[in-house]
Amino acid sequence: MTSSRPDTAGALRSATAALVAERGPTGFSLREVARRAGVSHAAPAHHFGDSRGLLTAVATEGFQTLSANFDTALVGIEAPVARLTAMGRAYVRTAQENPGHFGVMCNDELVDNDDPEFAAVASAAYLRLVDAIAAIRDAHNPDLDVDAAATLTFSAIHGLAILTPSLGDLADKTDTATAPADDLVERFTEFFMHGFAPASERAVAPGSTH
Amino acid sequence: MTSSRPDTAGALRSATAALVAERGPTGFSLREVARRAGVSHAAPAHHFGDSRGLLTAVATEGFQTLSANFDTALVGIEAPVARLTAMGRAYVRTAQENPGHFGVMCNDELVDNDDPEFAAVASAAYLRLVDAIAAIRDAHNPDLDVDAAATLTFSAIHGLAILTPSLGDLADKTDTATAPADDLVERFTEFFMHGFAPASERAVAPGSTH
DNA sequence: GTGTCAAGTTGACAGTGTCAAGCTACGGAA
DNA sequence: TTCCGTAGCTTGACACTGTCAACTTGACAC
Repeated sequence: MTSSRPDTAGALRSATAALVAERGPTGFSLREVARRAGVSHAAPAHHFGDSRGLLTAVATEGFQTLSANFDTALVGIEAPVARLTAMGRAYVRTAQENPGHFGVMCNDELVDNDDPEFAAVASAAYLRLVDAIAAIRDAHNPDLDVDAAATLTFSAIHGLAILTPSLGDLADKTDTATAPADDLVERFTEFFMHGFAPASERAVAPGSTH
Repeated sequence: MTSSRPDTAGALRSATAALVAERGPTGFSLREVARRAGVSHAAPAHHFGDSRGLLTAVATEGFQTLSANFDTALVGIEAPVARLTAMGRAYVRTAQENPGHFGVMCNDELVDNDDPEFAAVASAAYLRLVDAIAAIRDAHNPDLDVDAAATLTFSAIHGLAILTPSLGDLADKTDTATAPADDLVERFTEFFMHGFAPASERAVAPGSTH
């Protein structure tokens, strides 16, 4: 009988994701979300406290699907470098497929970073990146500074996910080229690996990443 | 007598930067800006059309100071790698010193990317990055894909500038370490260079970046 | 029955962006 | 001088927003 129950909270979450995907975080409005979910304008506040609470719930959902996509992307892949590449691809793919969630997920303005459930899933996702890089350290370069490398990869991949629309514009206006985000992930990991691996192993990277 | 003229537009721009620095882009409000500038609530619209127009003007100002900071950071520095590092440092320093401008500059939501003046200064700033990387190609690795490398460095440095607050939180919650943004710029360029340089020249990087 | 509690509604409030209209001062043109 | 236009800004209105307090409704426990 769970399907006959209205699940207002869930309806509000998905209406929010749809609205953010459609109009961006700026175009989001509690009342419009309530309208789309077919409830009164104060219903969201009842479930989520305030608008930040609702957006935090959506961001939490986004990190959960990101982690799930990491899982499926990594099955059967053993080589540490290949695993990092797979995670990068999963990240940009998730961003592309869930624009409503991603528009909110890494936005300090909109989300309550201290919400315990949100903090848990966000940390979990970040730790998987750290683990992937620790594996690269173990396999290729014992001197690798894992924390700094994780910061770099996260900054780069998230910057890429965020800037993708702007980069197209910028490339047009400056007569430079830009590849699809998916290809860029490959390029990024290649660049990363030439740097992450010690001199003796650097010849490994180019072929083994695919 | 230009100093006796009120310069309402300028007052509105700096009130906007101050307000965004204080409350973030979300806390920004046209009427509050007007209040702080001591003009009526509709004055901003008269000068900038709508709220997006005002934010675009502030973003334009931000890119101008960024370019100016690139200029001063690069005087007397010749080595291509050192120049890239200097630009990275100038970028994060500008972001830290002008939070109000940076909160708006790379935000598609808030800014009109088609505004000609904005497009010009944003493209100019990006082209300087591309030039810096082209110089690295010329000096170290003729096969370097300049466009992809520029995308990577821009994504990483901008991601870093954006994520800096979140990264601190994340590091605390996951028991990982995070260095100050300034130090991370150094780390980033070291990582970059190990990758950017061809195998025969890779020994060059570590010492020559400082 | 009575009580309690979650879920949701209704109505109000101050605050918001934007638009149309008006006001004021000033710089030519007649 | 008078007239006209225009830049710069104000005033007032409109629909919309987030949030709060008060209310209703229904289900379950005792």
